[in-house]
Formats: sequence, structure tokens, C-alpha cells
Amino acid sequence: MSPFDTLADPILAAYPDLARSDLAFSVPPKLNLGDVALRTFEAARKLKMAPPAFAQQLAADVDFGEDVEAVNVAGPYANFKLNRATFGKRIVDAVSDQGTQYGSSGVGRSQKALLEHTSINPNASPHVGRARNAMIGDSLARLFRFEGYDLEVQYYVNDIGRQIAFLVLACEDPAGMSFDDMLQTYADANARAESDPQFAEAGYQLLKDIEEGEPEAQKRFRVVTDLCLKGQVAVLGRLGIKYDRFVRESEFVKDERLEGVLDSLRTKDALFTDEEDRVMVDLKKLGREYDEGRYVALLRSNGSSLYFYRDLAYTMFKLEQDASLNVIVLGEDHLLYMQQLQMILEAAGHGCPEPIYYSYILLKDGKMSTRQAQVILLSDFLDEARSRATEKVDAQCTDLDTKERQAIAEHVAVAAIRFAILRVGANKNVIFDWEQSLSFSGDTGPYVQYSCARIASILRKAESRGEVPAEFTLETDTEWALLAKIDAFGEVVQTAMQQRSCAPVAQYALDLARQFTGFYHDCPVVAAPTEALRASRSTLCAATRQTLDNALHLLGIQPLDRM
RNA sequence: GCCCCGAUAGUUCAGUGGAUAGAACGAGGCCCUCCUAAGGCUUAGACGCAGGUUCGAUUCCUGCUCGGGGCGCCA
Repeated sequence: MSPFDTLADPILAAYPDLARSDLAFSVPPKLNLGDVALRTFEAARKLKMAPPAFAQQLAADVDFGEDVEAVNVAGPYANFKLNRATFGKRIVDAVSDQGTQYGSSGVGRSQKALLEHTSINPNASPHVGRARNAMIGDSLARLFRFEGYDLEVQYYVNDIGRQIAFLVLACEDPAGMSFDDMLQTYADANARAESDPQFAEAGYQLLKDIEEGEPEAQKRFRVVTDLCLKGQVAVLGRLGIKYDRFVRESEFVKDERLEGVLDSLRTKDALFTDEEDRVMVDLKKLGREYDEGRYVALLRSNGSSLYFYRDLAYTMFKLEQDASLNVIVLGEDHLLYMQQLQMILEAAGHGCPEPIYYSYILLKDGKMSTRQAQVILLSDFLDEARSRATEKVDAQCTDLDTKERQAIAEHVAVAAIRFAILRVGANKNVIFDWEQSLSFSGDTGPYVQYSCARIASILRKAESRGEVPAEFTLETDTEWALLAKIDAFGEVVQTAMQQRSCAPVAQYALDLARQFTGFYHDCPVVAAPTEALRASRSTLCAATRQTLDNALHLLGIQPLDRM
């Protein structure tokens, strides 16, 4: 129950021509104006009145009951002064009742959802650019589950194709190799394929062999890609990222699911074999207006499949699962590709997964490239972050044992990277900067964790378990501002769902943590002047912590009790 | 050439068709006999350019400039 709703009802009763969406409530720029503001431009227009006049009339005519202490009009704005204790108790009760579900709208309840993310080549240790996909995907997975969806997260393992073939070819003794060797081997193999036509030819032959089911070739691919996949998943696991199902691309080299699609294309005269014997699709026949991206190749001249063909089959496989939410996280380079895929699927009468695009993380001197071994590896980043965090934790938590301190340091490292990536909009390029990404102060994940630790410390000292007292009291603007912030969480979650992005959640977590810090400095809890205030402030701390926990959970960041 | 995305303080990012555009880092000045200084207070500092729509545009539209991505046997 948001304070805004209880204010809207009497207004709508007094002015039947208005709808809830005409009433724009917000927090006033200064708290001395009021606790909640109503902007009247929209409603006044509908009623054909001047906004200031409407605000005056509304303040005079509408009875808001005893929960509203005053309505002050400032030009086109009506500012409400509320009975803060009453509203405050409602907010704190809501958090207490809903606990880990506080903020969820439950829209996804009893609905199935499918999310594909990461899906990188099993060729080497993931770099932070790739990890952006995984972090965005994982935060969306958490968001969808929080909203009640029954979600399956899929990782499409690109375990076949030209570049994997080169890697497999270069791994003469895969059994004796470690995951850490792979980056260099992969880079070398790609360089060699460029300069050594025989090597490249052998790669294509290997590819053809595996597609034709040659057992020895399959085994070689499997050993290498398994080693890589295991290594990648372990590194991503450090970030708390998990997958429900791994689907191998190699399972889709020949797929009967495509028969229907290909038939539809033939019917529309969109399928043809070009002069070089490739099987192609002409999207112009399906209504594409630009020459750009008009043609799509499905099969090589030697009959082996291309990525598009295999992914089309995999996408059909996903569509068969009939999820009400079917989302895929992709790099911005896949935009045209996805448009093409959608056209083909539409031509065959199918829907298409909903794509979420993200832009690249760039290095100061250009793009990260695994192929050229020009990367910041995620594992290197995490190690460096952990070692910096360890220094601080060791100095500050001297009463904890080494194992506990190490665990905290790892959580801080993960918080730093996840927060740094998730808080910026997905369609913005990020220029990677070591010092900035490793910072633990300011607008960072560790700052939010620090607020959590402070709350935990207060609750330990106050020996409070956070029960809401019968009589909730508060006396300062700071306490009210914190309550208003807590109340806003549900709306933030809805915005995140609409935008398909947890960036608003990250921003919110920061705002809430900062708001709490203001409270921390202004309002003593343990040493509160009265028992009633001590109890209410403890409760407010507990509600803040629950809300922070819920927000951090969506971001995949561990709230800490000590740091 | 064509198609997508971006441009807000020195830097990295938020944000909004309407009240005084928010933070952080960096720079200057302060605060630990006070629930964790990974903190707080304080000073200075910003909507790329040009048009248009609107009572009102940083926000919507068009053009331009700059940056990123893409455009037939890579994935």
C-alpha cells in the first residue's frame, strides 16, 4: 500500500472524470513543502481548469480524512502533509509482512519463462566484456524469479563452428591441457588459420567430419569444449551466476524442426542455392526493405551448417517450450542477425524470443578480443579485487578468522564488479578502467554492503529482532525520507521489469544506502532518547536492511553483516 | 553508402515533457572521547550543435557533428 494510493482515492471520488493515471504523485523537492506532492497539470487539463486554480479547489473541497494533516498549495502543485507515524507504520508493516518478497508484484506467478544468456564460445577464460552478458542475464533471471516467474535459464553452448575447430585442431593433447592454457592456444590457432591455408583447410575438414557424425572427431571436440565450458562456468560461478540447462549447438547441425521453416521459405520463393553452391535465404522476398542484410547463408557449399542454421533450430526448440516470457541477452553486434531471424520465423508463422541488447566494454585502445588475447580476464579482475578487499577486511575484522575474512573479501570483490557493470544502462559503451572498477568507495557495490553491515551492527547492539512496535513513532525528516525511499522499492522493481534492466535497481540500492547513511548520522538508534523511539528506529533499520537485501539479491550481490 | 545505439560537471554515471538537472571520482576546506571513517559535512563545476512540436523541451521529432556496433560460406 503506497501512500499515493490512499490519497488518490478521495480525489477520484470527488472528480469522477479523472483516472488514476491523471494523478502524478511525487516526492517534493524540499521536505518542508510537504511529504507527498501532486502535480496538477494533467488533471487540470482534463477538467479544463488552470492548474493553480484546480490545486486550490482540490485542497479546499476534497476530504482526505485524518491521515492527511494539511494540504498546501504551491502554484500548480498540491503538497500533502501526512500523519507520518500512520503511514510509516504501514510501510514498515508491509516490509515486515512480505520479507524477502517485499517489492515483488508477483505478475509472473504460475507463468513459465525462458532466458538465454552468456552463450559464449567454449574457447577460453571469459573476459569482463563477455561477463557483461552473463551479469545482465543473471540479474534479469533474478528479477523474473522475484516477480514470480517459473524460469529456466539456458546456456547455448557454441561447441561447434570454425573457430572451435581451429582450437580443437591446435590442441594436440587435450587431456594434458589446463583451462588456463586455452586463451593462448586459441589466439595462436586463429593466427595460424590466417597464415596457414593447410591448417585452415584441416579445420574445415574436421568440422565436416563432426557434422557427419565421425566418432573420433566428436570425441576430440567434446574433450576440448568440456574442459573450456567447465572452466568458464567455474569463473562465472564466482559471480554467483548459475544456469539450469546447457544446450549444445552441435545437437542442431541437422534438425527436423527446420523442415517446416524451410518449406515456408520455399513457398515464398525465399530459399535458393547461390552460384557458389551455398544455401541462402533472400529476405527481400519476405519483405525486407533494405539491401543491408538481405541475404543469409544457412549451409556451406560443402553441406556443413552455419551458425544461423543451427541457431534457427535451437530457437525453434525454445519456442516449443511455450514460455510466456522468452528472452535472450545479446551483444549489440547481433541486432541485424536477430532481425533476420525474426523475419524468417515470422514467415513460418512463429514468434521470436525477445532480445535484450548490450553494448561492448571497451579498452582504452579498442575492443577486447579473445582471438587476439587482448582482454581483461574476469578471473584476473576478481583476484585483484579480492586481494585489495582482503587488505581492508584483515585490518578491520581482526576478530574473525581467516576463512571468514576471505569469504567477505570475495563478496566485496564480486559486489564491486557486478555493481559497476549493472548500474549503467545496457546500451551504453563502457570503457574499462581498473582503478575505477576496483574502487570500494563512493557509488559502488561495497558502499551498499557497508550500509548493510552498519545496520547489522546496530541491530546486534540494540538486540532487536526488528518486530514492529504497536506504536510506531518518528520525529525527524530524515526518518520520513528513509521510509519514503523504502516505500518506493516496488515501483522501482516494476520499472526494472518494463525496461528489462536491473540498472534502476542498482541506482535505487545506492539511493537507499545513502538515505540510510543520512539517518545513521542524524538519528541515534541504540542511544535513542526514548524507548519508543529506540524500538521504532530499530524497526526502521530492519526494514531498510530487508529492502537493501532484496535489491542486492536482484543484483546478485551478497549483503554483509560484517566488513 | 545504408541500418541500429549513444552524447549530461575535468572524469564515470543517474534522471525528467513541468518546483532549484541528482550522485560519485578528482580538486579546495573541515569532522573519529559519537551505533564500523569502505563514512559524513562543505566550496567550485554540466544537458554536443542547429531547427521544429508544445503554455512549457535536457527529455519528443528532423538535420548535423563526434563515438560505438552492423551490412552473403565468423559466432
